[in-house]
Amino acid sequence: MTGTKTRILDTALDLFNRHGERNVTTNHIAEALGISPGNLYYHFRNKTAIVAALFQRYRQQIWEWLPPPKGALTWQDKMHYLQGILESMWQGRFLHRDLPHFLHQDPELRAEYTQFVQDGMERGLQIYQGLRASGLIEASDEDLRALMVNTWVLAMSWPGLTHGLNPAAAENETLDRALLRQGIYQIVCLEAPYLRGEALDHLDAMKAEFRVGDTTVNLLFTASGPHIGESSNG
Amino acid sequence: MTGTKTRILDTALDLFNRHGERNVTTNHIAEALGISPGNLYYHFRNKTAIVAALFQRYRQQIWEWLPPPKGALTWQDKMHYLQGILESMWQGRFLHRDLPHFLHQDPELRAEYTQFVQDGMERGLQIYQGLRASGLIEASDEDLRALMVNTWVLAMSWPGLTHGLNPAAAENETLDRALLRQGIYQIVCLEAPYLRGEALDHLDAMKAEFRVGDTTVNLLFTASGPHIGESSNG
DNA sequence: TGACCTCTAGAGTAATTACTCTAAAAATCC
DNA sequence: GGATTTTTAGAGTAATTACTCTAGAGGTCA
Repeated sequence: MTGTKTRILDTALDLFNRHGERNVTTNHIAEALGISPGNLYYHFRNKTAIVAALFQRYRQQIWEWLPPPKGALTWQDKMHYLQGILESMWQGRFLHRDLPHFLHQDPELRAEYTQFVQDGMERGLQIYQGLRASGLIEASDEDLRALMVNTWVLAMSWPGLTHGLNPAAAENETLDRALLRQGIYQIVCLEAPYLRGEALDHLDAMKAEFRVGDTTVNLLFTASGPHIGESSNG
Repeated sequence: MTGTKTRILDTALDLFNRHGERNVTTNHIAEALGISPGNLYYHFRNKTAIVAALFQRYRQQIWEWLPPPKGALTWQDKMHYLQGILESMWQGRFLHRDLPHFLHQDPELRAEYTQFVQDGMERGLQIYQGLRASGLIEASDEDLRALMVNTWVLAMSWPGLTHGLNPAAAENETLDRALLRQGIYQIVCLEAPYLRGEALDHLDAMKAEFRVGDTTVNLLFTASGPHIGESSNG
């Protein structure tokens, strides 16, 4: 039996991701766990502490997916990175939507978050540079930096955006995964112009793997194909 | 003297952008205006109605910046579009951060927002296609579509993200404008690989115009320059 | 058994906040 | 100028919600 503290974080993360942190009260979390509010507050001083703990967890998870590159990087390494990071960002998707509110009020947390963003982007840049050294990418330093920023922003924003438009995804595992897949696809497209050599050879396959053609899924665009959404009442 | 309804929206927008919708109560808005809460609720049924009205306003503003392309498009047209849209998105920056919460609760508003995103992206795609027809851009249909999605996501997310990391921007006009400028820069870099002809000739100038070199500004990266952060453990 | 510590229950509270209600002022109309 | 409608004030309320407090259960070690 895992510790109560861990279980609180687990269910809090789940509820936050599904309904948004703002709609989830500490009493909800306790109730979902079958524990008392008092017990919850025994483990966490306040709601912010829960969010902060979830952020720490999230950061560590991302960090494990961004080891400093050692030796020559392959295209497979890159895809490995990409999937791992997106997966982690997906799991912590509520954070990028609701964390700003806490950053606003908690300078310490904000400092940590800023550091996290800077470190992550620095580490990501190293990976891109490694790929360039391996001849898989061709870009100037400035272009690489801009690419890194765009990749980061896209990766961070994608989950929150798509879930805002598609709340049904919270209850629909298939839709949820489709959204994640399209996020990866978008990042692949972002990098595409800079790819060279072996990476370029794999590009079409990568696109095909992550392209979402499912017309039942209404993502950002109206479903591809001739049918543009009929009226759909909610 | 402008109507009370309009003034409510104006100050609400200002306060929302500065402090985040969540931290701004209806009483705050009334107080900032020097009117009574009762008066505010005479004009707007509830807080959601205010947000919804701000969204309508925002949508119209964006829409005015995205006229359907007629005839051949020039690179100047494109930059005109870009600046106008980013400016509008900047003015409604709180929306992209706080709207999801209301979308979650108000299916009608969500339908409108979804429609807005789809229409906007469709219209944007037409513009890109116009640029392609003018020989300023070279890309496949699929690439163009992916580019459009990435542009949209970036444009929508940029204000919220950078303000989350840099809350000081709310009180600092200079910093605020610098963040907006860098947002435009990032989008220019996003499009850069697809540019051709005259657009390509202007690329360097565009980058130079919007590049933010101010080292006093701490945006996403650590300040540009040779000093890259030492090792920092998490 | 008893002392001690960790963990839990659950009723309760203080503060916030979106929103209401009544009455009166201001504008408009005839 | 009186009647009617629109707009405003401002005190007040109901509901939410983060968080507290006390008491006690359960485990461990002597």
